[in-house]
Amino acid sequence: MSPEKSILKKKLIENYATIFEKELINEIIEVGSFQSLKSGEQLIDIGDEMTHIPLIVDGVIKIIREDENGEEIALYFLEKGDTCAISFVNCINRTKSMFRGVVTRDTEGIFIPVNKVDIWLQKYESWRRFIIDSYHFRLIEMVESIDRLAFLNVEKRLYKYLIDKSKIMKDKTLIITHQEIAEDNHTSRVVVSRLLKRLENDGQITIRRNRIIIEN
DNA sequence: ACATTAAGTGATT
DNA sequence: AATCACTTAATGT
Repeated sequence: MSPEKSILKKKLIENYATIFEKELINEIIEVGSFQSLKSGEQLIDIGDEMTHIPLIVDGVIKIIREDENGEEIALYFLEKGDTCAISFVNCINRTKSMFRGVVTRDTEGIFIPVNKVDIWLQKYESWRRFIIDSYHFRLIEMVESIDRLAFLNVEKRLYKYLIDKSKIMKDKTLIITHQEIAEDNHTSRVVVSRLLKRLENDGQITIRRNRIIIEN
């Protein structure tokens, strides 16, 4: 057995022996390849063709989406024990990657050629479970990201609302309750309280009972 | 001092 | 982000 294969075997057994059956482990050793990646390296870029699926043994990979302006948003992170099931769908459809993957911390991974990924789905229960779980987990993480983004937008909206209100009232001090602000902005009092707290921590406003003071 | 209402928090979905 | 279930703080009587 080549040195590369034996390290692959070692890493695989260390990390996946409990979740994959013996035959699958053997197949992975056969077709997989072990790779170390340095922090900062780019694993895959948007538009690249996917050829392999990574099983992360150690380290962190950040999955990023980019908009027209080159603004990046982190969708989720792949860590030890993770794989990228989303990229797996890309593989089956022979489509290009929608994401960019950047190594955030030195990473070790086992790379599986995409054609096997599909075959194993039917062949191994543990593999199917692994992929489905991974998919599920990724989805949850992404929903959380969406929530976070939506949250930020509401914070901006809220600040604008306060500024506008202040202009209309010609007063830096607004006599208003969180409840009323919530109603105006179609959200809940609790959310308003939390966002206002953040604005206050940023020094943009001061909160008093029944009043909000806009700072400069 | 006590009740009422506003605001803050942590956990959950 | 919304909701729940409390807790804590401010105010009125």
